[in-house]
Amino acid sequence: MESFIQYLKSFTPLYADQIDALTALLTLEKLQPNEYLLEVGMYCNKIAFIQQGVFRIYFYNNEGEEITRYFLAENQFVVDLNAFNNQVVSSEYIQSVTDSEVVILSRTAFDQMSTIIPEWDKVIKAITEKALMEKLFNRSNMVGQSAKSKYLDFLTTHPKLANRIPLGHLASYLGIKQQSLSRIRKEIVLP
Amino acid sequence: MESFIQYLKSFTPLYADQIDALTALLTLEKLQPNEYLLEVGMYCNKIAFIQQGVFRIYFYNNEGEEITRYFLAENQFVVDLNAFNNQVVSSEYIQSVTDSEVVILSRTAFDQMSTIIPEWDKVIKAITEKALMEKLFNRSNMVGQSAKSKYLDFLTTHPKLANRIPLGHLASYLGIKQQSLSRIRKEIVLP
DNA sequence: CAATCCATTTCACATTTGTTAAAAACGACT
DNA sequence: AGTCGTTTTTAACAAATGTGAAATGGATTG
Repeated sequence: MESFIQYLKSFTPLYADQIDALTALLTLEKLQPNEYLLEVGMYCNKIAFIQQGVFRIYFYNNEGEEITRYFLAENQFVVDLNAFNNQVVSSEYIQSVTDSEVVILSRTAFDQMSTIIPEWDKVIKAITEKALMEKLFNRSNMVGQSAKSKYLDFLTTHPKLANRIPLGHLASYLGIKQQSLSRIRKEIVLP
Repeated sequence: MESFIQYLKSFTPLYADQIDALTALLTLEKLQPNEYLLEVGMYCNKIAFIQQGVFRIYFYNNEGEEITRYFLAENQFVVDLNAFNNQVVSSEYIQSVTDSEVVILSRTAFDQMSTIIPEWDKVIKAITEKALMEKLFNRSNMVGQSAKSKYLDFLTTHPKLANRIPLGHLASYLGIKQQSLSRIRKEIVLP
């Protein structure tokens, strides 16, 4: 719970009794590699905050290929926002890539957050918009880029992530074949 | 002003006095093709709602190429959200592609909206999140797609837009060269 | 009408990426 | 160490896209 509290403190001060209330309200969950936080067709009634680990969000396209939409790691929320907000079934998988530990905010807990933290609505709005805008920015910058620049961009944008995820997943996120990514890595190391 | 009012009514009912207050608060602006609503380096102190016309948001990448980030048309808000929210200078151009007409919400008008429309904060949050998620979804679906599928997707996602914008802008949005787009269009029409 | 400007198309060739298949490397487990 | 299963690399060839330059087309203007 500690790193979630720290994260919240970067947005708004928290007193001891608020922290106690949060600790009572929220739960911890540990996942092993390849376990799912959410699967296609399920309703999404919780938001998770990643204290430890890496997650990937993916789905299957028309050709049956796994497409990784993005990765999320420590100090980020993970949720199917559309499924959670509109109470429709999820259209994507949320899978733990590594051993991981998350703080779970059930829907009822989420709705109670503003009673504990008065500025909760503002905080969550800022976090949501910032996260969406960053993802949109990253994605839109990738369109039309060469495989090599997409890979290099990923390395600079997520320097600690590349060696925590299988290459196949990364290739799928970059929109290239794993063989191409392998070829590119070879080119980059040597010269 | 009429179509903006109609748009708002799809979110929340509006009485005549509210509509009068809105009409007094907001202003209309007309732009010719290639005129700018916002330029790189400017502060963004207004939000525009497109009643008529098409806009494109673009910037220059490291190689000096124009990259079109997206298009916006009737019944959509257009703004550099980061520049507006965080009061930093804009990093992109917002340009009218066609003759166009927008409703301007100055920052002060925007801040007064919740006094006229009690649910304004909720409405604007829903609109913002939905718009960001749609753009993110579109963009992330484009990564790794072939030029042809990106073009066909665009035609189905924005059926009325393709013939309102120059091909060069569309190619830049799709992340391909104009010559490639031309080649693809030729392939598609014939068989 | 000719002249001009700009958007679009076309073409030949270069480069990048996908495809298919196989080999190599790695890890977990016995 | 040996085996199984998975991930990663390699290679040869095919297909898609970029590049650079030129031709075409349409609209506008003198």
